[in-house]
Amino acid sequence: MDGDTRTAIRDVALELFSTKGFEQTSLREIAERVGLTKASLYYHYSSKQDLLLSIVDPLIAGWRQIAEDVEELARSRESVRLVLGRCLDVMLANRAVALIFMQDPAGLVAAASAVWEDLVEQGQRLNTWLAGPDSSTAQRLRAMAAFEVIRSALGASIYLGEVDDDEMRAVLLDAAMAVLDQR
Amino acid sequence: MDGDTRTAIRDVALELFSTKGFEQTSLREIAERVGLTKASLYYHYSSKQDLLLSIVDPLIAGWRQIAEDVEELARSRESVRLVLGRCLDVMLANRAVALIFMQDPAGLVAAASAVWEDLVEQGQRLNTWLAGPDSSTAQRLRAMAAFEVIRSALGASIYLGEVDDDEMRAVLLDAAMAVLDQR
DNA sequence: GTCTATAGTGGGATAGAC
DNA sequence: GTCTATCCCACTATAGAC
Repeated sequence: MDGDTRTAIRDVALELFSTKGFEQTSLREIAERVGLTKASLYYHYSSKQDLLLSIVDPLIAGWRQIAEDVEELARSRESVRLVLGRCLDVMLANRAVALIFMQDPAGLVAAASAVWEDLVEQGQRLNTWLAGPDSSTAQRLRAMAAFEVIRSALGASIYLGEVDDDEMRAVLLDAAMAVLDQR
Repeated sequence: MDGDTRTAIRDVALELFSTKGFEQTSLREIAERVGLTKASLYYHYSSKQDLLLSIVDPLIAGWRQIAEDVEELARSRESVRLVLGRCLDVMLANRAVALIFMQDPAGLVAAASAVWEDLVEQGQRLNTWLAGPDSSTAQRLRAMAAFEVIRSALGASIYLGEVDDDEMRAVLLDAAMAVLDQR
């Protein structure tokens, strides 16, 4: 009955991965904080990569869901706003996990290239949809920029201190839409 | 008369750091590509960190210059656009270097925390100026988002393939201004 | 489930010959 | 300036006792 230890490990790892980066966090340090030895971790997770994947999974899932739903969604100004809002929500709901990807992309590619490539692919599907039928370079640039605006929610807590999520949501969504509206 | 070897090392290191990440690049690999042994690198650079700093220097300098100039610049719509344009130019002129910071922030913090903290500080000075006298949370969020729009220029070459720099400059500047104009 | 002990690898860095 | 040889260390991961 020790799903407890397993989640304790997961929680500590999440915190360290998201603050120090994946490569910069050693299993020794994780074990120490949980109050175990390094070896014991391997009873619960078969490798460092396994631990990473189990942490990263919910974000990937939410992400893929959006990318899939979007394909059968008529593109209108409102639906675009809705989709961007969902992106924001998924990111905020998995804030710490998302931070891992920002802290050490290179480390993630090295440790789990499949996950990374998956993420990139979903991102491109979304970008294509966001850009819309007018797939000029300019419009694809705007779609990318709009998405960066959404993604900046992750940096806010770091660079701006405590920010109310609802206010941030409103401001960033408006900003992203303003970017896409430029034609 | 071997400033040549020194720059050859620098060039190879820059390419590897910016594509694979700083931590993921070993001195062995750099040496191999240059056609030297690991030990020989140490004749030219006293450490891996030394090598990194010499590579990263021009970007930091350009950056700091902007942050300094800005402080004695009256804030108007035109001057804001000018400053954002300079930010974009510095980033494009040091594209590969800037990519290092995106590939592996955590690794950079670990290897050269002083540089990173410096960068963050300059960024905050700039953000404050960009946000302007109305320093509401919303306006600071917009300043951050606008800056992310500019920064997205770095991802463009990766995710969108070849993009004309002039067009990108125009599109992203307009987009960033649109974000700041939201009130 | 957790431990001690250790294998095995690869990294940054140094010594000293040439 | 470049080499060979080596040191030292930290890490992931495994073996096997309890």
